[in-house]
Amino acid sequence: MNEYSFIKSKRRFVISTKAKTGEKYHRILEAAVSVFAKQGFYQTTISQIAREAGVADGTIYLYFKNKDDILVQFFTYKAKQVFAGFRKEVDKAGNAIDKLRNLVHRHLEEFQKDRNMAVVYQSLTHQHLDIVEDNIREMSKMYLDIVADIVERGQEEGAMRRDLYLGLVKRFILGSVESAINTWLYSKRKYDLVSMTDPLIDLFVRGIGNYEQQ
Amino acid sequence: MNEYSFIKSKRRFVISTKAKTGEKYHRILEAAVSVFAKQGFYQTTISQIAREAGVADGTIYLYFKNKDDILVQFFTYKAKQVFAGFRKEVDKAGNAIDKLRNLVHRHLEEFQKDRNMAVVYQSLTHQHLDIVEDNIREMSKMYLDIVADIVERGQEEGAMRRDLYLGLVKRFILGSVESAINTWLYSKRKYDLVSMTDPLIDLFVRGIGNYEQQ
Amino acid sequence: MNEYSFIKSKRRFVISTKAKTGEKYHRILEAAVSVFAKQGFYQTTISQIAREAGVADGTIYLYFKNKDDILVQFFTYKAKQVFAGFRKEVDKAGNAIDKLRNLVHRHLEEFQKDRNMAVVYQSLTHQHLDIVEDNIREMSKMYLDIVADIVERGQEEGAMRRDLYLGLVKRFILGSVESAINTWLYSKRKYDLVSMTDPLIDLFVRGIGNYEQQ
Amino acid sequence: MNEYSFIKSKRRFVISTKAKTGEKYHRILEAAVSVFAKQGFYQTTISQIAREAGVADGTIYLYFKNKDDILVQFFTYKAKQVFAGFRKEVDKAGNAIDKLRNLVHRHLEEFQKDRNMAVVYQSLTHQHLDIVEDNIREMSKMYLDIVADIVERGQEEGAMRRDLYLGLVKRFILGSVESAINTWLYSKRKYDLVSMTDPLIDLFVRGIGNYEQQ
DNA sequence: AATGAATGAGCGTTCATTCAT
DNA sequence: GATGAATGAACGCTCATTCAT
Repeated sequence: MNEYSFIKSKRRFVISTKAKTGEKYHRILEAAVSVFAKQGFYQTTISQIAREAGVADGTIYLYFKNKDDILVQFFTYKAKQVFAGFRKEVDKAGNAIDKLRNLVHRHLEEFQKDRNMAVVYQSLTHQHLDIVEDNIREMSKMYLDIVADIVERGQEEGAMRRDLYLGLVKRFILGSVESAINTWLYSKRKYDLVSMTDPLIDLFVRGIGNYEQQ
Repeated sequence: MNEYSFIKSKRRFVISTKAKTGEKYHRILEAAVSVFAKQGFYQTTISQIAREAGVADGTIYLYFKNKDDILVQFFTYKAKQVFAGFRKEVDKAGNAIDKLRNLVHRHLEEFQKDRNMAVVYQSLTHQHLDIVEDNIREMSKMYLDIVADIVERGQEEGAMRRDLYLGLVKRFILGSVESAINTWLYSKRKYDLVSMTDPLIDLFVRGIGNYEQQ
Repeated sequence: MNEYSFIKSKRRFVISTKAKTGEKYHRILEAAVSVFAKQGFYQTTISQIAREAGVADGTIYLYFKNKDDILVQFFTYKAKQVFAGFRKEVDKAGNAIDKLRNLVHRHLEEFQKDRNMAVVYQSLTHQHLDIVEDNIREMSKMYLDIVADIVERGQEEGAMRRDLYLGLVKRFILGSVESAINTWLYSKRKYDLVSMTDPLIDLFVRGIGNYEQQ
Repeated sequence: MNEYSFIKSKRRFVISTKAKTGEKYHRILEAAVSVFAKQGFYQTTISQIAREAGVADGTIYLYFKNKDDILVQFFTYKAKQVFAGFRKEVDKAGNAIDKLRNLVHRHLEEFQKDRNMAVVYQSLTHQHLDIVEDNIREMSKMYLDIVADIVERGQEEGAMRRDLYLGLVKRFILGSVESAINTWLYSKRKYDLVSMTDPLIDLFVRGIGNYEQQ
């Protein structure tokens, strides 16, 4: 359902799809993400978001049910869209290793492209707020499923070991990529995050053990 | 310095080492961590902590400067102590791979032993709160330095590849372990986290690539 | 500068001149002064002021930075304005004695007109609160300077003794007037305070000694 | 009645005369006055008084019913005793003018001798707290009665004008002396307050008018 | 008598949310 | 739709007072 309706004490609000595609809706959402990135969700006030968006406090409630809803919308309309692009990117490659490389590459690329989104996403996925738990779980599952598909295919191709605990491997890969993103987000010198793709893939595939020389 | 003193407008508090070793200090700290784990720092009220600890609201201020200080103490006295034990565990092993195994083993063991601590630690290390940023940075560095030492030693031993980007490897290992911990923390079925040690080490060392069979 | 701005942790307030001339600003200020007069500054709660003003507690913070600021505004915008009128009144008279009479007359008149202001002013000028010390010092100096000018002129006119310790005389006159005001404020029967003008001037000028009859 | 008893929830306290003459009672009272002088009654905490007195917080409640009672005791036992000495001093002089001089001299002397007492007395007599209103009224009356007696005697002696409004004259004299005291209390340079006696008497008796030269 | 840890009522202040304009 | 002044519930924190030791 692309419609979002609810009852409040006296009125019936219907925040329509049309509203969501409006210019102000996006301005407020971007403003919110920008302030959340700087200060965190709970330290951010509606007034700050309004000021950053250049609208009045009350205007925000024409586009969002409440403060929590801004976060929900962030995951529902912004982050989810980014994650939806991952599957397509993976499909472009012909073998498992390349698919994994494409996934990681796109992941790093998108997060580098929108730093505010990256900060908020990384921060909130570790806070386990009831508000957005479902959204995050869904997106996380989407990602892990992609990885699982890739690894299974890699095993069929003979490019990946068959004695892997798939549940662990999925998290291992996601955790490593997120760790690389976090390092980049909070490092002083702003290097190119996307260039981490190959070194990461190399670690995933070959590990740190020295087998070649034996 | 093992003493923690500060000025309040009208009073000079010295929350002594003695107070910190007192029964109530620990009772409040455990209660706080327990509630933080359930609700997060900002959604937790002093009253909730007091109720959980079985003391009056005001009593908390006999042991902690303010709400923020509870978090600071958590990192300064509780989490840091856990991390301090890691180095000792690493020293017990004779070679790099075993050292890495000991580190991961102890890490998983400690976090499994104290679930509340684990939740709060994992949550807060990703929130970048000014309050505890220094503490977290210090503990993180402590951990990453241990890993770096292990990897360098592993390279000298010939057990680990020499063509590794050390900065990335450190984060890669920490990120993977933390990812495994998070998975465990929020999975429905409570399996044994410590048993993840060997599979993780195996992934680190051998990677997911299928080289042996070629 | 007629603007009053300050920083709050998250917001920048500018309580503008416009806000100060607004109806609610004055309503709250009057309510506050009224409650301060009855109970004193420290025994007065924000809730009491809000109730007296017929607004919500939070509304007060739209017009005043904090509780202290209400007091500061009282001195800066209310009391100071009263004192500023004194100089004009003094200028209307042609000789020193009449100037003194005009000063005392206006003083008693203003304080009789606004009893709450009088109580708060008389009470706070003797408490030496850091918050308003500067304001009070300034107003007091304004008053004492007027008296000093009058006395010096009186000496030139030959109407006042030349062997006077000016520093003492200024305080002597101010102290006497304030004493008369206090007596009136707390006497059971409400007589006309302004009618005390001539008896006071008579005491200042002729003293209590019986020289004429000698 | 020199006994002071009351009921509290569970116990009957009797703070006896003996306790009042004890060393600790005075130490606490002096400490309290010292802190009140620096910070004012409402900004002073029991802890501060206890620390200044070198006793535990709870000890204060062995000698005083509550915080308010410290103020009551200050007026009942300390200030009143000072004022009681005034009458004796006045009696030593043979004529009205000298009696007035003795009164003012002793007043300035006592207040100069104990600056903390002076600050607290001057501050609290203008605050009209319910707690001590009766005490202050009584002391004030004692003082004003002395002045009234002196002036009446002066009129009989022919040394003072007969056309005086006695009620005003009393306040005029008290107000002037208190004004001189306040000036001294808050002036930067610490001159000799007692030396103000003769100039003050001169102002009272002869006024500021220039009659001699006419 | 003396202590000081513990209490909890009470206050100042913030800020998400509403609604008259 | 847009505004922003107004609201009041909720929170962190203080401190006078108690009471077990």
